Amino acid sequence: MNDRLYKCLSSGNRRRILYCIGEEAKCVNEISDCLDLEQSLVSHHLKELVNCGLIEKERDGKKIYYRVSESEIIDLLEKGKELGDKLEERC
Amino acid sequence: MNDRLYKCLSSGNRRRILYCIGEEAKCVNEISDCLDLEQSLVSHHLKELVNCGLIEKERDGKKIYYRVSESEIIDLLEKGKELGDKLEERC
DNA sequence: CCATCATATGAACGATCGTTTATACAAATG
DNA sequence: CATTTGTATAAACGATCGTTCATATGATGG
Repeated sequence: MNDRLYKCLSSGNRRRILYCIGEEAKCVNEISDCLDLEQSLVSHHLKELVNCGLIEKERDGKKIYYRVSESEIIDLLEKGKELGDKLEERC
Repeated sequence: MNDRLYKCLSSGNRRRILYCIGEEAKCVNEISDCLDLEQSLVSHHLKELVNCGLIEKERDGKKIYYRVSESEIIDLLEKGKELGDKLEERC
């Protein structure tokens, strides 16, 4: 029941990556600089995000650019953020 | 960054529980019958869902009834389902 | 072709997760 | 009060996860 999607979104760093490339495509080094994560870690997460269909890759010379594949993905993250914030107010 | 919410939603059985009590409050045994899960397993998951604020409990005699705490929760699950289905069509 | 830049991959690790089993607790009923 | 019904908890386990480190691959420019 949509297990792959939820599993993929359950990692905070993967969600950060999605936000990071949500507005414009970025290459691996840009992402790892932007988020201060090791290149190999970013690559691992990108691979999983591609496998889920959440992002797409496109090569341009030496660099490979990644972009979010559907706008609904960021929408869902926003919904999740709203709900998460609302639920945490209750404490 | 909303880690608790996403972690909580990353379990398929927890999502099944949310759907199960999404329309009407149910007690533990009803949930475990409904989903064919062991009572202790359901209790464990209910505890985590409560800790996240996703559900609320109310005792009535021997039984304890659980309900989803915000309607946005089911909305989010629906959004997730739509997106998950859309992403899986791509294979 | 060789060096370099950009990215991917594989192995390994501790940490966390979901589940099961057994047992404890709480409320009600006789 | 003893029993039963309903639920919670604790310990234990294998499985999966996120991360790191080392190394490999791919493309480009000299």
